[in-house]
Amino acid sequence: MSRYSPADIEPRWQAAWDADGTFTARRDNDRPKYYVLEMFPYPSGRIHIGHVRNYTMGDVIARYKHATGHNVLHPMGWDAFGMPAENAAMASGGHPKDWTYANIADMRDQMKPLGLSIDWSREFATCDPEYYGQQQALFLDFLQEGLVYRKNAVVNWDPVDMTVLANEQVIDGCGWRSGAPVERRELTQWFFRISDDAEELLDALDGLENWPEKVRTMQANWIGKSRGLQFAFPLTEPVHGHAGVEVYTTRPDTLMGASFVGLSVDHPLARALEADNPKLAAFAAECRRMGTSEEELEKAEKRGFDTGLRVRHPLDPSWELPVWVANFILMDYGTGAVFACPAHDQRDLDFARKYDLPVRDTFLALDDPTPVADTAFVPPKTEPVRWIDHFAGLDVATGEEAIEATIAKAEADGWGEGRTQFRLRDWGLSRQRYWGCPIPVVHCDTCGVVPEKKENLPIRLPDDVSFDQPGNPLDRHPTWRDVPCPACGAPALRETDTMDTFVDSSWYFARFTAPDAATPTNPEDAAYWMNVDQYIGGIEHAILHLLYSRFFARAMHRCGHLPAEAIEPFGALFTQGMVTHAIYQTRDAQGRPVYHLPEDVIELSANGGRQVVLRHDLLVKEGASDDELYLLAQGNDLTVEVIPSAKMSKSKRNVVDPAAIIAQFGADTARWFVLSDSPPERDVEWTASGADAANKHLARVWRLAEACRQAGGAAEDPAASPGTPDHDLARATARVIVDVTAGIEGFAFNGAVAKLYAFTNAIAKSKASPAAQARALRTLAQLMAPMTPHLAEEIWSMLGGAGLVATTPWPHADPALLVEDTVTLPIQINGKRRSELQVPKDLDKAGIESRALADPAVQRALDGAAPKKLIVVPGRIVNVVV
RNA sequence: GCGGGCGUGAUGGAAUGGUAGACAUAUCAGACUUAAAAUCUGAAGGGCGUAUGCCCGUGUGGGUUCGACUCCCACCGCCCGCACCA
Repeated sequence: MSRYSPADIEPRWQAAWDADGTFTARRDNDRPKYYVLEMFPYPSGRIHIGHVRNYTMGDVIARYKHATGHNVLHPMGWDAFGMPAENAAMASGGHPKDWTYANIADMRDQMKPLGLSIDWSREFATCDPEYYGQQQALFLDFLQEGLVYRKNAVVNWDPVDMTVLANEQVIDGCGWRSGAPVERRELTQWFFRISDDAEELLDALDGLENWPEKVRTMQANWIGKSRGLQFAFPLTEPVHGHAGVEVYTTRPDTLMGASFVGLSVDHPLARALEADNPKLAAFAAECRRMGTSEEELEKAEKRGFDTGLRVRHPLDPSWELPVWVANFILMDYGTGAVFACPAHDQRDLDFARKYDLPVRDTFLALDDPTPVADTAFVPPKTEPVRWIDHFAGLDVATGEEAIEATIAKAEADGWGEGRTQFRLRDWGLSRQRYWGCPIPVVHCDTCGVVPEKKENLPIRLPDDVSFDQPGNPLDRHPTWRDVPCPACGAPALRETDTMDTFVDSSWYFARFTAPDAATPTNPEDAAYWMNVDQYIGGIEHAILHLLYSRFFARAMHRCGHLPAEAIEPFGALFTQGMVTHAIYQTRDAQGRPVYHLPEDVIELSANGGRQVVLRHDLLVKEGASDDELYLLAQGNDLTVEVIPSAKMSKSKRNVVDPAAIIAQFGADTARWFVLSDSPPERDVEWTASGADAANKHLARVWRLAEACRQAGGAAEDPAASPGTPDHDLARATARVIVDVTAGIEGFAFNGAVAKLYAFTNAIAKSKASPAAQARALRTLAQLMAPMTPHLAEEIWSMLGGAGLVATTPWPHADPALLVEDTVTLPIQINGKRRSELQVPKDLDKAGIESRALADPAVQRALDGAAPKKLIVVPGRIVNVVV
């Protein structure tokens, strides 16, 4: 073999790891355990270059931890339930099960050539009955613990397809297939009591020190703890049994600015009024035509309806306020009713201006007593403001102080009560769909809702279902529903709702610790392997998946399925960015964009830069220069517009297929590329030239190793004396060990890659002996092994390394080789760098000062005068102010 | 709309409040070659200058500091999430 040949190298080393069982995880109390997990994929059928990046990052950590003496668990599975499988079945007639398992097989085949250090013996899919049966057991335990209950909730209802729609299936208020306007409909649904844990889930965020701050902030905001006042506005006349309207507000201090009382469309009073007010009923019906998503509600035009009812202000019985029904008030939050203070809430102000309702200031800025006009005055609650006619006697005070004073006064006077409120709602898990985990309960006419017996689990999905009509096939199945009641044995009906797929992904990490256990977890395995030491996934999961998993871990602990230490299941979290790619676009005769696949375009070096043109027979010309080809392309309308850095999407045709990359360059190139350039938390742009360059570099490393081997580099090398090329190379080696180790530990893989480039350049330029070079190259192999494991094994074995790099301990830097005795200090004059100074590392401040002042550039700037100020930061910088 | 994040050469990016642009891509020049590819060597933020050097420069506008890509305020643009997409 005379050149770098990944097609030969990669399968060979993968076979060697398999034969050695290198990545099979077993409990071992002699080594510290390390559990690294990447968020498992949905089996869409093709792996995506984004998956490659995600799993490569996890693999770097897993292999590095392996080398540092840890007993590593690095499993893989499939988040296999969900809508796309049903959509595929509806579109092309197959079965969700066949579609899903075929996709899993395809994706596994695409993933294995990446050479990931995964323990494939633990693999499972959430649609395996062995997995979802254990999930049903968990559900029954949660039910017994009172962690699950039923209540009514609204869903998007497609009146034509007679089916429930997901939010993403509602487009501009209409069903995606039928196009019919969506209605809101109430159904009895199952809920997890996650809101009972709101306080705990919030407080425990403080302990998650190795989570990104932004994720903790997002979760805290999502849980949304607030302190406020609950009180009633008495109705001037009782109506439909309501004597008043209970409201909850976080700004009771602005009560004197109240303009009107607003009710949610779904508020009991609003509903009661609807019955004998056709206009209100029409308004409500219109509001209910919107989808259920909060985003849609918030973006919609704020609209209201005056009910004609009046309430009395609690502080002034002679002051009457109108009661409106408004489309922006959520029934799920607080009491479903609010009072509006337009002066200090922009949404209320817009509403008040629209419907000509009063606007009353309750406080003004200290430095600007202008009353509110078209912009609400909403200062931070910590900023002091001047109060107008405050009922608790405040003059200048902050919002916080005023809120507490108001709550205290309301409680003392007995018309209101301070209350802590959370935005977090209970987690609705019912889905009216087939391809999900069946909820294991039975509905009996005499016994009511009865849990299934555990010995009947798993409750399997029936295979004989059809998708030729919309709706839930479980509902339509001729026999599946019919079961005897587990309590009384009488004929009863099985629940046909299945579980939200978030349930599947809320405990898979625990199942990986004992994937074959006959109970959801095995206590010894869970105690040994949990928690996940490093979890890696996309920022898009910052809130829901991670919050639900945190809740599940607590719930599983309560039912005895996880140890107390595992209630925070993810010790460290890293959120990686996407892989993006340029979009290649031309325009058709009508000027509409036409997109082209990366393989259908050619890059030319023409016009002094990089030009992209369509691949075309006209451009196949022997011996033509790029400039000539580009002119030809311009003449034939073959030039392509390049839109840089867009999220990969099928419709824009900018998807890069990892299989093609591996076939062309090998897995190590793909891995090296996705780790280089961009910091892992940021998006990375996939470019053909970047992939090519990564491949060139790996080929160069291979050639260096081959040249070294031929020069007899595997020989023993004696210790080098200072000043020799051998010693310089040894120092560079020590330095790069420290830098790459820090890069991996700190998730700065791009930085580690840059240091490895520089180290490779240093070896290439070094005049060191073959034996010394071989030593440096073996260290290079060790440092590259987490990233490009196949090439690393190859070099290691070429240059006399013993055994597998994958099982060789991580290199240590010799501290003696890291010592620097001089340091270069930049000299700034008035904050701008003007010169520099070489000084002994341990020179004191005074010594540095005198040398800095003697510097010619400083002398010139001072021009005989004394410096105004002299700042010396030893080891860092000198700044002379003149 | 609300919550969170990001913004640095032609490009991806580097930089504990301390030399802005490491490392790489693209580009240009040179070596090798009959030629090309590959490989190797070198140049390179923009402007002025033969040059020592000087001015400008991290989305925009302000501020704090001896010193700001970094901290604070406002704005602009893009990305993620918004509870039934996964």
